[in-house]
Amino acid sequence: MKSGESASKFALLGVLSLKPASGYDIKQFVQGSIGHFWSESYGRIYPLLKELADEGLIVQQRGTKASGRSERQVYAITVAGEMALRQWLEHSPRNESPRSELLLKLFFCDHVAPEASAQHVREKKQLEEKHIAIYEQTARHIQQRYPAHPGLPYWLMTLNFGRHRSQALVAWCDETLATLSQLEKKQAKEKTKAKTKAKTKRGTV
Amino acid sequence: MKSGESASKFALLGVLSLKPASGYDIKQFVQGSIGHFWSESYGRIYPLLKELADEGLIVQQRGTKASGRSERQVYAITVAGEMALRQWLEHSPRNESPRSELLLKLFFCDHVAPEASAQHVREKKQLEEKHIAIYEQTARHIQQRYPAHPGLPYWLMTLNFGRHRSQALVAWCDETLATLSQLEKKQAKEKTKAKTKAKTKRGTV
DNA sequence: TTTCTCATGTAAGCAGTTACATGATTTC
DNA sequence: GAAATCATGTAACTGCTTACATGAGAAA
Repeated sequence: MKSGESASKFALLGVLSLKPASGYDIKQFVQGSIGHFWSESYGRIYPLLKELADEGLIVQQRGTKASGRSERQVYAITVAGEMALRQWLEHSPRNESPRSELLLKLFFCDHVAPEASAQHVREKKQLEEKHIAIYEQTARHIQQRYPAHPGLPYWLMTLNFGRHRSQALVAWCDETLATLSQLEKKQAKEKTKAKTKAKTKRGTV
Repeated sequence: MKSGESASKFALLGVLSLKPASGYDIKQFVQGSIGHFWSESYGRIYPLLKELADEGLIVQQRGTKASGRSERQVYAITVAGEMALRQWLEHSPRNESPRSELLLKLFFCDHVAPEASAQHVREKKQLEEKHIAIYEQTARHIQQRYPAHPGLPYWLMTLNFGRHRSQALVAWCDETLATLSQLEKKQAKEKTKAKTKAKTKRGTV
């Protein structure tokens, strides 16, 4: 598998490198453990699992009807799969294309009242504060549950990334809200002035 | 136009709300002015311009052969377009799906030497530092060039967003690099220990 | 004269989400 | 018996990038 290929494949490979899992399990894991910086949908997971199996990077385990429910298709990583994963891990990550709808709206927002933008920023702040709480909670949780796991320091790094980022964004939100309310005041004043002027004019005519 | 539609359309509309432009101009503007949080490709721009024109949100200006080069198709926003833009601006922005290849690699990196990950983090740090320099430079530049433009405060907000974010990420990089080098030392020690043990064993046999 | 920038567009294809179809088992 | 959860998969669609085709004028 070429390292230029979609990161999704390697994400699945990474999850399977921890322990064998089904498509369903993978989805759960991604949502629960790396959900703050990654996502996968069933629509991709199941086809990709087949491709990975065709390439010999994972194998389907047999006899895994598990809890007696509908057939669970459990996959495990192969030695070839581990090699491919390691190779990919060593390559420099592609830089993500930056697309923020919030900033786009903010950039063009002199077409609307500052209050509308302020609302967006307040929502953003709330969201980031919620994220911070989740990061801290998760960090505490995994430190308790996996105190000796070799992966723990790396998991904490990703959480710390989120914490730093969210804290910075909260600070930005505060600054931005202050600026926006100043702008609003200024605009209100100008409006009043304009009205007064108009009145005076009418009065004198 | 429904507000649920792709933000790309509104991005074009936003650019055209500043002044009439061709597809080529739009691309230049996006790269130069909002490139730190948005991107558009020709492959989207030209078809979208046609769609916007069909919807009556923009109109093609005639007689714009401009510099005598090949035909420039210059578009201008209509009143309907301005209304659609305003409506979109007031809607809460959709939250972006978080996908960071760097964090994905970091999360699974106990499969490789810490040095490989450290390299990724160092590159990230360099990139963010470069961004900070660009943000500051751009901020100074537009304050000088457009001191009275009504959009200026908002443009500065988006730059400030980038600054906060990048600074936080640089701080995270430093912390992470420190942790990684500690991990490396620890691993090296364990290796040495294992080797000494092996030697002793061999010596005694 | 060759190369660079300006300029517009199309086609192919990948990546990814969402909706849908199906059905079993568990829980209320 | 209804609803929630477990579980796998497909199809359609959207969004977006990349590569390609074309051609003019400017600069080297």
